[in-house]
Amino acid sequence: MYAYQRLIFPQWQTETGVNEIYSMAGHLVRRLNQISMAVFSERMGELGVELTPVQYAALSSIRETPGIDQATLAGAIAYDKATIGGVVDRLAGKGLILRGMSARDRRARALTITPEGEALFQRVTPHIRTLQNDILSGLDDAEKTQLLNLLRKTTDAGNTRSRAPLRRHNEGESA
Amino acid sequence: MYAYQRLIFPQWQTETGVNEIYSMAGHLVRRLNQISMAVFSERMGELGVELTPVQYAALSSIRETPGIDQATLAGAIAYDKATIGGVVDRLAGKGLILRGMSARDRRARALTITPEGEALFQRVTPHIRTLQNDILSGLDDAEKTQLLNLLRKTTDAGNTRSRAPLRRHNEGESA
DNA sequence: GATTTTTAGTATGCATACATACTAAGATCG
DNA sequence: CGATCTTAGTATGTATGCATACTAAAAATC
Repeated sequence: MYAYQRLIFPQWQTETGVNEIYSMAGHLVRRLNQISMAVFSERMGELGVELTPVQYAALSSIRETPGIDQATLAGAIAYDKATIGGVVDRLAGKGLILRGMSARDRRARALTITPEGEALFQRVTPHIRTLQNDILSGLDDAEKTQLLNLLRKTTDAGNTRSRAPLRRHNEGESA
Repeated sequence: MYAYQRLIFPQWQTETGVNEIYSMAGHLVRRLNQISMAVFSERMGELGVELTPVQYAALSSIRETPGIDQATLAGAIAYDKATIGGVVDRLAGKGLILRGMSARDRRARALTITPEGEALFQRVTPHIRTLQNDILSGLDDAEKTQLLNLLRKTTDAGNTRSRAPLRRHNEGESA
């Protein structure tokens, strides 16, 4: 049945489906991201926590670098600064972070984590860690490692291609 | 300072950065999806075409299955039906598809591609194909194949975990 | 065949995600 | 030091992406 189609339109037949898009990198990456978001959201729901992936990433970065400004934060977790504005808004609205004023730059906001934010971070982080494994279901440990290595390699190489490249500001700064 | 952290929390130090999130599956997948979207958008921009990844996927699916309804379309490309409503709106607004009435079901819309849609599809498809390769930069051909196989395997396994699972309705239907 | 359940599509609301444009302020340069 | 350039943050607009709720119609059940 598929063999017949393969004779006529080879591009329509892949291992995973009929339409060519099913075998495209873009489609597969989007699907895995979709699964990743669903697993994250589901696990947070089970914990009774309202926290999105970006919000966790931002919280983690603010916690790591107290007083960080929004632009640096955006670069640190590879998001658009316009997007980060809203994320920071919601984190502050939940009382997880504070938006202070920067001493050096009157334009900039100095972000710090609150005790509530720290407590939530401590509480959810173990679950975030174990959840990473569930994202890559159907693979054995060796395959997971392999996939993670390939993802790291290609995201590193393609970093500047994205509209919001990752900027590791503290690289080489600290002693 | 970070060297000190490395001694205590080795998981904080990865090849790509200091923060633990940089090595997490969720983060890496999101980054690659971000790169994928940027490459797609940039290529379409060069062609002077206003078309998003979802819109292309929908167009491709409607073209493949003329008369498809929105719910089946949503399942066929793994999107939420609410999202697809808007996507179909915009495709129809651009004159790329038609939203007819279903003969069998008065609730359902029968979607068909227009000559303009077909022409656009024919024009962009070769570029969409070559663009897939650019998404996975920094990898050699063997690594790209390996990554695609792992992505296929894990998205297959995790399919039902996502909120909008892929449903291949025409599996076994065609001759 | 009437009731119940499911389903197709839409509406609404929230949260990314990013382009563009704008203001205010810091940085640079002549 | 004044003009220019750049940058931090915000505002606005578009497009996902999905939850929830709703209407209308089809399907299933009794």
